[in-house]
Amino acid sequence: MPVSRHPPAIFLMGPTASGKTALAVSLIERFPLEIISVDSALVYRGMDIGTAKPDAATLARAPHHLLDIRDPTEAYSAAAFCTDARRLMADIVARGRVPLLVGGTMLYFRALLQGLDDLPRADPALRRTLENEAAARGWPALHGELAQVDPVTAARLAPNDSQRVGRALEIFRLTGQPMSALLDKAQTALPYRVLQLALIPSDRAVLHQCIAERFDAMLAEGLLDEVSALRQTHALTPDLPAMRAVGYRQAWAHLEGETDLNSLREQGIAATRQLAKRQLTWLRSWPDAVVLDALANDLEAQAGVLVARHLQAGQS
RNA sequence: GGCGCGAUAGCAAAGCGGUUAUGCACCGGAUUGCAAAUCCGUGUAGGUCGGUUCGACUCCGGCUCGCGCCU
Repeated sequence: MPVSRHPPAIFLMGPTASGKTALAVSLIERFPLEIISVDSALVYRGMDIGTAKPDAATLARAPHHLLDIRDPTEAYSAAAFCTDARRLMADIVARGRVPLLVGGTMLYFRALLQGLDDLPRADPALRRTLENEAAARGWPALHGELAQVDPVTAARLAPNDSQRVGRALEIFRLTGQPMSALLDKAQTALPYRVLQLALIPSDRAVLHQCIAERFDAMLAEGLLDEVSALRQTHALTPDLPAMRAVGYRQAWAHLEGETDLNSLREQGIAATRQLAKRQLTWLRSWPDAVVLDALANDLEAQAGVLVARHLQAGQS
């Protein structure tokens, strides 16, 4: 066995509504762990119902880092997450504990694990400029422009992939260099021995059922009230990352009178299913994932064995 | 009982006598500072029975079902 000097850490990854929080709570009560949330929506203050944020009682038992750290008018990012998470992980280790990273934002997990290249940060003003250009000329035209300055990146991007075409152009205009020339320069892999658990329901139909039930529960708990309250207290627009989150986008459309209640429900559930499918796509090809069936009766015991073994491995 | 209209993929909805409708959903995939985002890909379906035709989802008729009107 190759002995690693790195401290241990645990990832608990899984699609939405698969039971990650419950499993994390059970683990934290048996091992010296501290939870870091890996979720691009849970970072927002005031967005509780629609994000299925753990409630106060749960948080009292199992505190989560990286909850409620942004205003819904602000943007968060994979890079900001990496910075925050690495700092928190070091703090946790310094306290003699082990970081347990729990969530479903797979890009954040990957960025944390592999590191990000040294690229310029997002530039809101430039993004607005690019948006305006795209509104006038269409994204394929900007993709054509990208092909002139960065043919390598343009070749791997679809002409309509607004976000990536925009980002690649942003990088070029900021640095004068093509994004493709800046990759694989300075990635630093995470200096931890990581047990990577993937919590995946063995039956998609059951997951879909859980998603539908949970969305209905969110509506019953007042998702619409939550969103309209946020709209009153914040200068929100529908293109903000927070308001594009699953459930919030559909609630927004309904509050604008664009959809009836039944459409809101159907669209919200469908959007959640699609989110879960994308998360599963990440997980299916995740290199070192240890897959746990979210529907297994002895799930907590299985996870406990793996965690115990992983923590012990570093001792000797 | 009579007349009219309709019956198309999981749902919605078109054109067309012989070449992919399309939208949504589902499913698969991509994924480097917005990622719960953004994007890409996959559909021979035409109520049923018979007829016309080289060829019918498309034309004709019977039947069934639905909707409306009439008695």
